[in-house]
Amino acid sequence: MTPTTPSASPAISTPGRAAASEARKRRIRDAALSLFSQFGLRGASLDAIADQAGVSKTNLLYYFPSKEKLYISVLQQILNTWLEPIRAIDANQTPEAAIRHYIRIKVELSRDHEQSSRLFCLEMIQGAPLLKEELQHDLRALVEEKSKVIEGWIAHGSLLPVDPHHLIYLLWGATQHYADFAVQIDAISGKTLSDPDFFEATVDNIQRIVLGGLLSR
Amino acid sequence: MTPTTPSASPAISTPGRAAASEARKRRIRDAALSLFSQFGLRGASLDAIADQAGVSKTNLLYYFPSKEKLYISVLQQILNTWLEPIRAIDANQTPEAAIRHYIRIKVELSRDHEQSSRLFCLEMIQGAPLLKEELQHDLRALVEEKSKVIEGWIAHGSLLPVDPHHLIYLLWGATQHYADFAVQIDAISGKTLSDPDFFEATVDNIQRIVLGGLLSR
DNA sequence: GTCTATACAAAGATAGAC
DNA sequence: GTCTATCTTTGTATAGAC
Repeated sequence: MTPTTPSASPAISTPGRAAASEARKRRIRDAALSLFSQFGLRGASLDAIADQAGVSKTNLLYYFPSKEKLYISVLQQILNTWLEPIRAIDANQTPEAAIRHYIRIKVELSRDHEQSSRLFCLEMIQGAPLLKEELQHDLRALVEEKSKVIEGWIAHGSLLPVDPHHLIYLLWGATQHYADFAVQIDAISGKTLSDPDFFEATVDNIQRIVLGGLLSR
Repeated sequence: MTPTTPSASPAISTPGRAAASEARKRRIRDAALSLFSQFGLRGASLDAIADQAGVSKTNLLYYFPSKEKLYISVLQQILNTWLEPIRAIDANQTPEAAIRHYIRIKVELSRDHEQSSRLFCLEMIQGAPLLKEELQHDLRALVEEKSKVIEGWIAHGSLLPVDPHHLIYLLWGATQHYADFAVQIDAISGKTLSDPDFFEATVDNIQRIVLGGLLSR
């Protein structure tokens, strides 16, 4: 069995090695995400991570020189995924379309990346020792930029007056709650986002409350 | 120095002892809440808890026979505080007054019991191994009861149609976010709920969005 | 009730053979 | 690159003196 594509040249620096190495790293990172998101940095053991990844602990430490390096590597990957939806907000959209779309995307994230959401939440709860810097620069600038867009909509009269920061926090809180508190929601409603009907009902209700409110006028 | 109230009878089973014992237990529980809420059950060490409580580790283990017993003791205390606000929802209120009040109380909880909120969140993220039972019985029944109240308001026409469960989840998510993600909010807005103006702005904006929505009709 | 000493296990990390 | 063996630290918990 040759794990790589057959090549004519005999030996110019090991063909599929790098790929295999990357694959193994990915397996380790996946296992790490799974356990860190459940038990946190301190609570998850390298033993358990190595075990779940199907490698030996020593081998894990060959690819990631320390537990903290591995943790940071996992966190970095998450942050990018996390900032994408808010980047998509654009002044040329109508506020209704933009917010409607944003809510759907975020609930999709809660459904498809539950573990990432939880690890991010864990890191925040601990005071974000490893992310604070990036929050204060990148994320802050991003939120500031999108707040301007929201204020534009308000000035134009297409959105009722609201503090853009608090609107963003409400959207974050409401949507991420379905990932981080999935157990509680399951205990009460008997449903999770993996149920298509429940997913649609979630999106629809958040959209309706945020956009239309609860009181008839 | 007599630490207890002077008593005529000389020695009927040590007067202020029980109180002193309770006080020490409370100090330990407080320290435990502080550290468990930061690092979780596994991540917090008895060394650190004892240190913060100002007692020796051996002494801590005299009052709480094991780490897990201590953890459970802390969690139990939280759950009661947590269910109170939703109990107050009452069919005789107008929906506007009830929801307005509920939002304020919950944001107050996020401000005054940040650590409890975080420990609760941690427990949920981990799958609530120690709380699942209670969620499925007590909390579920409570939410069901209050959902009926909300449905009554909708049938009466004083509230626009919404799924009561999703409304409750949105309120939980939006309000607790200010406790659990306080670091992130501070990084972006430069404010926390301990700032009275920011607190009021938070309450006001959530109330406005949830009750009135964002679109003019 | 509180302390010192200690047993005992888990966990992160390294050395060195293959 | 991967493994076995091992070092070292940390952490939970108990024994027994005072």
